[in-house]
Amino acid sequence: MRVLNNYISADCVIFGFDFEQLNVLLVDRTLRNDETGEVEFEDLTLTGNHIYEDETVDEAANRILYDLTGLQNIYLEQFKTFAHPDRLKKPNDRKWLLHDGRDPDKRIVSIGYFALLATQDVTLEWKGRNVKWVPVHEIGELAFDHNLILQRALIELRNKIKHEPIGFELLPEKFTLSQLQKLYEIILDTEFDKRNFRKKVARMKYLIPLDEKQTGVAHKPARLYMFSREVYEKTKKELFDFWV
Amino acid sequence: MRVLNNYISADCVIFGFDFEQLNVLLVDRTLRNDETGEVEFEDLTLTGNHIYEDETVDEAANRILYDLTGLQNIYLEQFKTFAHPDRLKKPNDRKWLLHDGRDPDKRIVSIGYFALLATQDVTLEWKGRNVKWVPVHEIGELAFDHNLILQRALIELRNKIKHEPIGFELLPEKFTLSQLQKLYEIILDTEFDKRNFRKKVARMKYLIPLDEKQTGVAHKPARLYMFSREVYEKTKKELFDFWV
DNA sequence: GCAAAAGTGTTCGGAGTACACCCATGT
DNA sequence: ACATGGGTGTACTCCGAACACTTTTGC
Repeated sequence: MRVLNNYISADCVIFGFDFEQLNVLLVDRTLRNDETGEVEFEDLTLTGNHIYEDETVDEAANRILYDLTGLQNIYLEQFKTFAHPDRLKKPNDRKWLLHDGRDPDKRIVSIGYFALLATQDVTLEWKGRNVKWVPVHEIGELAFDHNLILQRALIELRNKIKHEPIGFELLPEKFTLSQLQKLYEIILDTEFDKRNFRKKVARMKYLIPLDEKQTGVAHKPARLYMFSREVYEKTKKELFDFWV
Repeated sequence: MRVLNNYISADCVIFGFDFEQLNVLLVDRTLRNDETGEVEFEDLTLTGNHIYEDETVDEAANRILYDLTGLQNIYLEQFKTFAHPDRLKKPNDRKWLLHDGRDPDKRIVSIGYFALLATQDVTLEWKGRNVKWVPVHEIGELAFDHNLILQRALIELRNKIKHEPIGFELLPEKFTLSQLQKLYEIILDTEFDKRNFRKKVARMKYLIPLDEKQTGVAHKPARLYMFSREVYEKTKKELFDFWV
């Protein structure tokens, strides 16, 4: 029997790249007065949820992701746990917890995950609450300690993407080299020279050129590429790095 | 008022380098029968402890470290949280928890930290329980899920030490280049050419040569060096990496 | 034909790699 | 004097950085 464990939760920072910006999936949090129905406040949160008693935290994080996006086998990584005694103590957070039937004085441990996907792989639809993509640079004050969680997730993403081939998780299966370059430029907040970038990725054997081109673009269509994890695992020694 | 929070704990993988081996500080766990006093079993655990209600997890991890080593301001990093429902379910673990007055069916979230220090900076002495350094390659089966925690800590350490200047935390304040080289060789399980290694570190401005030499060694005494975090922060752009 | 992004090569300096011998100290 | 680890230089290759023009498509 599945019973909620009410002192652990998993929070997911879901990153999505749309070839223009790095976005985060945020959920609307609106507190309405029970009697009058008036909106007391409205803001945004990361996606998170409780964990069932017989469930691992990884399973819970995947469940959250699946509920929101309908996708499975998404790249998901635990990056840090948040358990500061005051993390849910802002006035609005206390109100929200009380309204939700939870004790706002009880410490809740939140295990932080980040997920990577291409925004176009997702069709947003969710029962009841609004969900939307927000570019990371346009995110204001979030509920709970979610600004802190997001900030740490970004640091982890930036560190990891320099040394491990996780950038591909933010692109569709087939992508162009310019899209790949833009992805790294946006996440690492830098610019690369196109020729040097291409010379560099040409050395990565696990980046497979396809006999296929872009269609429907008003310029010379670009060749499409795929990432081969299989080849990557075999040639790992040839290091992966995107230093700035 | 400090009250124990009985469902969160912090576990510390305390790494210590002695110029020969990478060691981990382990604590003896002996369960004695309450009536006969007979030893029911004896094994080893990582160092861990509960968290007080008004304490952050970082504070708890530092407290654990201080209790064991008497040292403060030690490098300490949260690296992963362990919360698998079955993580404390081995027969000996259940016995131990019961004997300790805890409910072995309750899930305990353990937040994993690793600490880095030079073994010679520590004098081991602890009230009641035996504590000892064990080389990582000689560690057998540990209590709870501590082999898993150790394994993950090692992976994190190996990854991080390639890109960030944390190796110095495992050495005394003043060290020789050969000691530094040996440290990286042992942790990354590789070998470096002495001349090439020295050329590489010569480029790192934050590695300060001192006008001071080793004494009491039966060979040409080596020059001592210090790591300057101040210089490092200023010259961060010049990258730090120890790829294998 | 024009706008828009794709695609391509060369030069230079600096870093990685491979490799062997003399030096300063304690015993 | 000898054992022990400290300390140094050169040649070659490969990578990173800087830099400008032609090509292919849709409209």
